[in-house]
Amino acid sequence: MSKPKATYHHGDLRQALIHAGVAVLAEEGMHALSLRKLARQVGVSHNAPYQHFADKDALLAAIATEGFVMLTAALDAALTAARATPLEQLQATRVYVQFALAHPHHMQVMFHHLEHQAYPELQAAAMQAFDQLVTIIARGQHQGLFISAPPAQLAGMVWVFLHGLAALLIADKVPERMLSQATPEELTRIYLHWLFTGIQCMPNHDRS
Amino acid sequence: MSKPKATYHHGDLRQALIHAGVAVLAEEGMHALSLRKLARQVGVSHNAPYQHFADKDALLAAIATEGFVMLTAALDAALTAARATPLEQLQATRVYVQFALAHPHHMQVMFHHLEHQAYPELQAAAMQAFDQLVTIIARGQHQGLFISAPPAQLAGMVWVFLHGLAALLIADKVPERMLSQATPEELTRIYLHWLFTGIQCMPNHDRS
DNA sequence: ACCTGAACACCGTTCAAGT
DNA sequence: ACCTGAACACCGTTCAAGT
Repeated sequence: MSKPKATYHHGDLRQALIHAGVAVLAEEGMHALSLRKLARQVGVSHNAPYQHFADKDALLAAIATEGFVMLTAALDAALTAARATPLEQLQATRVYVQFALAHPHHMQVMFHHLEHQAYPELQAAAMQAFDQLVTIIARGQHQGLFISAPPAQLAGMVWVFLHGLAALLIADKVPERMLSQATPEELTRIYLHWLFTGIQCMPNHDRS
Repeated sequence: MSKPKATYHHGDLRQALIHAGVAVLAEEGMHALSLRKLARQVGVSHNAPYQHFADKDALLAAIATEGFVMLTAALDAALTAARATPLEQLQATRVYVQFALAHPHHMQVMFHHLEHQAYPELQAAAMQAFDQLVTIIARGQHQGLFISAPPAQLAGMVWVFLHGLAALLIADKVPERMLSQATPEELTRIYLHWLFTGIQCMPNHDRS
């Protein structure tokens, strides 16, 4: 709260700015993120940040990277905590949605950059999160649980679903009747089940 | 290109600003959208816009609303053009992804507002797009094609999937191996099929 | 009712210095 | 190498006027 000066001269101004950025993001949202404000909070002049970031976009990319690291950690924790069966792990991927609801503005920054991947570290961090999905899908395939297809393509389907649900929830676009009495948590479970079984009408296969 | 003055004094400054905004968005992206620039382009003073919009956010909401109207029209066209069977219409919903790829920055604005629905018109326009999905799902259910569940909940699953794929493609987050040699178009078709049949391994049901 | 001009506080970014 | 101060062009927003 009131530790104005710290170790910024020791070479970690970069980390301090990222950290301050994450805090501002959580408290006030993306619109409140400015280089000058972060510099002020951290106690340096308004253009000291340029020593560590080419421009504002580079700082946003660093914050986004940090977000993917956090997401990867959350996924990792949930997947190792889940019982070992791939089906339970598939259900455990709902931490993705939980993470998004817990850090909506961070998610906004993480997926803000459109059609230019000028930040290899960001791309790499995102891929590390994706890798977790690929791993559990591949394991499930070996056990004959999932259909035969490129594991990354199959994992992509799961990611697409998780991200879509997270994005719509965050953007406040999920109407009452779509929830149909369910909580977002419950809806996530239902949808993950449908993702597994499909939405077509079948004779009846009802062991989860 | 060079028609500086027009009919803005006839009471359509509001529409002129929205129109200019859509154009700027398509050409330069969301970061380039400013009230002052639009006012300049349209030939009025920099605070004339405040006569029609409470603030910049209100303009963004209006532009987002316009986006949902466009999306609804695209969905409507594709769904009526598709053969009449619900399954073909389900496949036709891939215009959602096509729309997103054609108007990435507009999509960004449409889903930019987090956790506050202070714009009823925007909400309504978004719901009109969603209604189209609910309709085709409900029809499919009547024909015994889809599983039994609240239609809006089932349609939500489709929306979640379409939006997730669109968002990841737009954000340049879909890696090569996720595509697995497929084009985004092909991937959309494959995923829509999986959405229908599920990703679990089954004895074999292979009529599309 | 609708628009304008001046003004304020805030940005991102650059440049010439400082140590 | 790392930081500062002055400067520039741009914002969103408000207020007092103008017609």
